[in-house]
Amino acid sequence: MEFFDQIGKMAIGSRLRLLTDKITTDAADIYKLYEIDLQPKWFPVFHILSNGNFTITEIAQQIGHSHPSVSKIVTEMAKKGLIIEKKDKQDGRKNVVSLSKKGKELTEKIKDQYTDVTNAVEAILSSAKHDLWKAIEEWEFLLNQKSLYRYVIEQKKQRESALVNIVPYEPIYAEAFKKLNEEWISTFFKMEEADYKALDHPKEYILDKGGEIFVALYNEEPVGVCALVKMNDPLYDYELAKMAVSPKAQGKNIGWLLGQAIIDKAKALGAKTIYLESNTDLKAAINLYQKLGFKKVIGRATPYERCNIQMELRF
Amino acid sequence: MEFFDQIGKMAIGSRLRLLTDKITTDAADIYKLYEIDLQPKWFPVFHILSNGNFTITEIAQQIGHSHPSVSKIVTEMAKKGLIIEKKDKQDGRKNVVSLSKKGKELTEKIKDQYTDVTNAVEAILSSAKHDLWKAIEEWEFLLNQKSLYRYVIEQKKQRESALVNIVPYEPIYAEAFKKLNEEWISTFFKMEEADYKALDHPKEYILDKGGEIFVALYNEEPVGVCALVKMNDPLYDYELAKMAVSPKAQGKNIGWLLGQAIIDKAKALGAKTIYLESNTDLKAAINLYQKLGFKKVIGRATPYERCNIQMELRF
DNA sequence: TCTATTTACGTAACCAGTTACGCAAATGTA
DNA sequence: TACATTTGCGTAACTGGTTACGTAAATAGA
Repeated sequence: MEFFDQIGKMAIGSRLRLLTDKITTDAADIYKLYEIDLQPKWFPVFHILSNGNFTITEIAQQIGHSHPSVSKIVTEMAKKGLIIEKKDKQDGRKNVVSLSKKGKELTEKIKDQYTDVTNAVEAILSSAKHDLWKAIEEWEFLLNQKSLYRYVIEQKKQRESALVNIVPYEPIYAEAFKKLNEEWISTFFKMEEADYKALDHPKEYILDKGGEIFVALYNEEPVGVCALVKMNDPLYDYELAKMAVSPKAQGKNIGWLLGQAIIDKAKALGAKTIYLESNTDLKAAINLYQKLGFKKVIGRATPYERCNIQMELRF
Repeated sequence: MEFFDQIGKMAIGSRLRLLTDKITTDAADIYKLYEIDLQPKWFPVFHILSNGNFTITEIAQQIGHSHPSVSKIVTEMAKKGLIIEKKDKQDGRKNVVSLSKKGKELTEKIKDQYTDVTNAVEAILSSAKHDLWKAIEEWEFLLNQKSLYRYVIEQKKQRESALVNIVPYEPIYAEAFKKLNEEWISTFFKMEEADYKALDHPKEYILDKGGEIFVALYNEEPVGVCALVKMNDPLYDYELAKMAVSPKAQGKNIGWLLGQAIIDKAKALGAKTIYLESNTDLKAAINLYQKLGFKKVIGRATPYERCNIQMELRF
């Protein structure tokens, strides 16, 4: 199909559907050719039952269909007299299905068709350079590990994080620095005395004391901030604080980029340790800190009411 | 899927359907992720229209769907205000479809999604050893050249022709020799004087004169016959005659096997030429003779009324 | 032991495609 | 020029699957 070369990989679903349809319409004719009174869609169920008796749900699970699909197929096959349904004696909910005498006879009759079709498919497979059968198998495996959706999200994140620019603080970002922090603090907790000090006077309380602030720009717009605050403490050199990312810019890896920038800066300043305070309600944040390498510690005094977890990073 | 390893290649249609479903259900979520108000199934149509204006049938042809499918999709998209339908001025039957302003805006908005999904699919493709995309392409090509149905028929023929046994004539086949020939002669034409002679007395009229008769057995049952008759003619050594195959045994390659046996025998007898007479109404027979290498000739006298074509094989 | 939860499975409605059919416009032909 | 054929396309019904939902039986928990 020339169309698919042009439209590209995004339409792989459509392309697969077309190929599937082409194959399955032929299937009906093939069954007719062998005068086998079996609908192609019955075949998976039929094949399972030729190995023993199973309940509806067991069959569904084995062939990878939903149970209503199997239920329908079973009713159809029963009407043709190919299978027998029987309630389970121990468990009255279960419908145990087995091949009837007529059904068992079909297993013999279908053998020729089975070998011919198998050989035909093998013939096509072997005349192709790329093995469709194995390729399908691999895709099933890969998509089972991680869905296409996840793959796409990863690509999205990667592309978007390339559009993010981490820049040092400048006075024009003063408002953003305050607003972004106020936003999350007041949704989860309430603003405290210490917050106002740092957010209203970042120069005096952070920068002039030998700290640093980074701003994440997305399309030139400030969407995230994070501060590195110098500490007067024998145990820790700096504190990571005032990390905030706009909810509109979530999923763009911005927290990680900011954190990484802060860590790099701390290293450049000769730091050996970074400390931070947070709250376990902020699961995404804790998660991010762990990814950045922070580990939980206990016991330090803090001016913040909302702090119920403390972490450190040593390098 | 373990199931498919066990059920084998015959269920390739089912397996493809399952994979297709898995991919297309994810597709819906992906569109949601980008907040694109487009149904995945619309995408092929949308993509075609981003390259210009086309009629329903043109779109259907390009994307490989039926026209009612496109018709439905177009109505749905028009309801969403994405496209505009307009009757063709020259040809009142045609419905020319084009993207609306809103639709054109979407082409911009969808670009990010397009690249992300394409990259995601590429990522999966490249992490697999067998290239699904190229494998699909090959199958499309191969099935376009020859349908799966044809492939299966070939396998069937091949398997069945292995069950056919070509044996020399013996008196127990006398009845079959007559009946099989009578069968086709009297359905297409009427029995002639010369027919009765040869069919009632094969020994005297064929074998004793240095000819040969072969019988095709299928499951020990005679289902085809063919004679090699010695000719008293400076131009030809032998005549291929009285070829008959039971309609019940059609499609098993029996004609070809009998013809080949006759030709081999003629060669073994030192013949350089074989002649035959037939009728152009018997298209399958003429076709077979051509496949065996016979070429049309003209001008020889014949005792048969039904003969309107004469052929020869020289080696 | 009584009640809440889970499980098995049938029915109904939906979905994305198809084929069948019919109508109207265009085209070909006597 | 009239009539038959072909073409474009919309509608309806079908197909092989799905999800949603309800009911009854089995199991778990207080």
